[in-house]
Amino acid sequence: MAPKRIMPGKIRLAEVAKLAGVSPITASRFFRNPEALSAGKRARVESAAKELGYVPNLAARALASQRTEVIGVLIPSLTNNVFSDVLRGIYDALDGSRYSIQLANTRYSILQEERLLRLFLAQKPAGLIVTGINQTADSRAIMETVDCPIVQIMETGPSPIDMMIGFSHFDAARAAIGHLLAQGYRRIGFLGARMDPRVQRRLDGYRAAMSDAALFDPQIIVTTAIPTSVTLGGTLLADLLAKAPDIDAVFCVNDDLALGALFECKRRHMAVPEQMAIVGFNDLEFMASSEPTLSSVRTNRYEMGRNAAMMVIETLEGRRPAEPVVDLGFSVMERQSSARRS
Amino acid sequence: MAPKRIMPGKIRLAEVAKLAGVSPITASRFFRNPEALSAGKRARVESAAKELGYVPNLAARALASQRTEVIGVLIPSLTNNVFSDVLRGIYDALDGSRYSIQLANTRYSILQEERLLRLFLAQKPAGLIVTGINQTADSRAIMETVDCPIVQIMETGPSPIDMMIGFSHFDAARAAIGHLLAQGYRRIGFLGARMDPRVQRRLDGYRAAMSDAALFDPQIIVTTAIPTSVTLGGTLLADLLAKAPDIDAVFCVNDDLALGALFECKRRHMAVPEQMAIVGFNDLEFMASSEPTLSSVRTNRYEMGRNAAMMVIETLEGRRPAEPVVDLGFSVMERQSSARRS
DNA sequence: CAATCGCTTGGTAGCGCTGTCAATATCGGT
DNA sequence: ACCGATATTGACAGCGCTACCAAGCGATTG
Repeated sequence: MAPKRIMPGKIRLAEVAKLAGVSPITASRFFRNPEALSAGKRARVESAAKELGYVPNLAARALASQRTEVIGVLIPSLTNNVFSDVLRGIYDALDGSRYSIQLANTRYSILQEERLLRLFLAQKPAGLIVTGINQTADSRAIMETVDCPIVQIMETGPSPIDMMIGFSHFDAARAAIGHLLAQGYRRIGFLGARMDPRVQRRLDGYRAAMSDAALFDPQIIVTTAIPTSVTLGGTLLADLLAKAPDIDAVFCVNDDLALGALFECKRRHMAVPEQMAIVGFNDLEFMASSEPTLSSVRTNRYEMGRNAAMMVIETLEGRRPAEPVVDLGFSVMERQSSARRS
Repeated sequence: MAPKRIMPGKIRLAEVAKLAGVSPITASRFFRNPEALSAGKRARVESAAKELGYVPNLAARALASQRTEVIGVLIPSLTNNVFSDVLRGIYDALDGSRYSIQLANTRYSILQEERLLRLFLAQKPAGLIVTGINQTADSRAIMETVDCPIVQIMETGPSPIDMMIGFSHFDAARAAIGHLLAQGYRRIGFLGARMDPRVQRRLDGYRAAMSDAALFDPQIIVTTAIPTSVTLGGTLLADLLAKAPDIDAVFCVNDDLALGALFECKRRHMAVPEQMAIVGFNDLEFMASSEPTLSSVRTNRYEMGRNAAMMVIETLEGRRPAEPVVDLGFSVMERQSSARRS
């Protein structure tokens, strides 16, 4: 006779069911689909559960039902402010719901992303949120066969794996350059760091806008694979000025670089925007309160995260969003740092 | 006869065991305690697992073993840069280990924290990382009875629940004020936002230092419950200057406020540090590259997260850290914004 | 040579919940 | 009053893994 591992004082679904005078399976249904119960039993199970302080065992539920209530989230960076806003949106959307989040950091590597994806899928997540549209062919193939809602976030593009929410980095960058051109700037430099796929598309947008205006000059593009920082913004601007002292504006692929560029201008006693216009990207909070205030491209990061999570939940609950691809757009925030040339 | 829910093509531990020619329980041991197997069987199970691409089912494991390999992390904010550094440290430490993270946001509410704590503990986490030393009495009582490693992070204090890693916010603030006093500043204002317990302790440190120098004046303290931001730094400094135009320095409880204060000074054409010294707190990356560079108190956030996670892991693996309370200290970074008065 | 010891290994029986279907209760329509 | 349809409820087994104990086995010992 093998031993019974007794858990004394442990409240299981069976205890709740007994107190409520129903079968365990009926009690189970109360937690997953209360509408299926008659009002009387529902109330009885509810009060029994509360009286006993019952908390479902998620491991048992996952094992029995062959699925979890975990939404996997793959993002490339935990440091970047952009992603902390997205994450906040995701967490807010899931707050109070039955779902929880499993977060993993791809560190901007699609191979790492593929590895993490396999890891996640082995545990049968309820849904998946992945960053961007550049996955390995294998990653894509895996995700296409998997039976759970998947949302690609941060950008839009053709052929979504399932759902998609973001905006066009190409259009956003082109619009930012359009603004500078409209303000009369002509020698507009480009400052880029990290150069992940979305930053590349911003560079493409810059190139398109400058070419259209017959102002494109590869000499005034400065990029690096180094992760972004405010300090780097200063360094890159210094590099650019060394190569091309005649530039009258810079487009920075993010706000950290823009802030660094602003400080570099101050160190050089270059007036912003009179001698140098600056436009950033993302519109972090500080851009509106710097001196001078800094122009930027506002992106809806919190909403992106929030909507992505909501799209997953709605799909899981059978209310699949009418539109699987959502473009949240952007807006060019025109501030002092790129005001019309005197 | 009830139906068998067959999972075709599913690789379970039993399949691995069969291919390896051992019993399932032996195969199980391979994954949890390889040393307990003879070299021959170990190799056989290993190759069988690899050949079949076996991935353990964590739900089944959790159900059978009555514990999970999840470390719960409770932090008050996802937005704050401080916590993203801590999180990065935690994730880095756990990368490659068997443990994963369950993150929850208390939104600076200890009641919310208590709720989340109960939620976590119901799922029997392997360990717990909680922020700060201010928990509800109930939270504390719960954690003291729970049988898993717990690390309190962000600050040190008396009577740890289990382990603790952080530094003294009181001492750090006092040191910052000491630096300003040493540089010859006398009317040192205080700018505080959010006013969570750790910010309160910085205020206490400020008060102690100013009182010791017989310079304490409650009129030059400006605080608000509003969450911090760069914009708010400007607003608070404006408030302070309206009340006390004669201040010659400000200590800001974080770097966002300090940056906002710097911009406000620029808007008012007040020279920093000649007319107004500024010291921040945390030493975020941009502090060293602003113009002028901004003094701050460096805190070891990444290390805090990383060590906290390592302390949990080591305890779980039976190598309990010799010292359960770790003070990571701080250092006052003296930069241009608080250089000696002319 | 028998008794003992430590190391490996295996058998058995759940862990707590839910999928599947069958059984029963309820109800409107003719 | 009868029939089929719909709403509730329950019985049973099993999801994949591991805790617990016992058994096998060679080595050691007096």
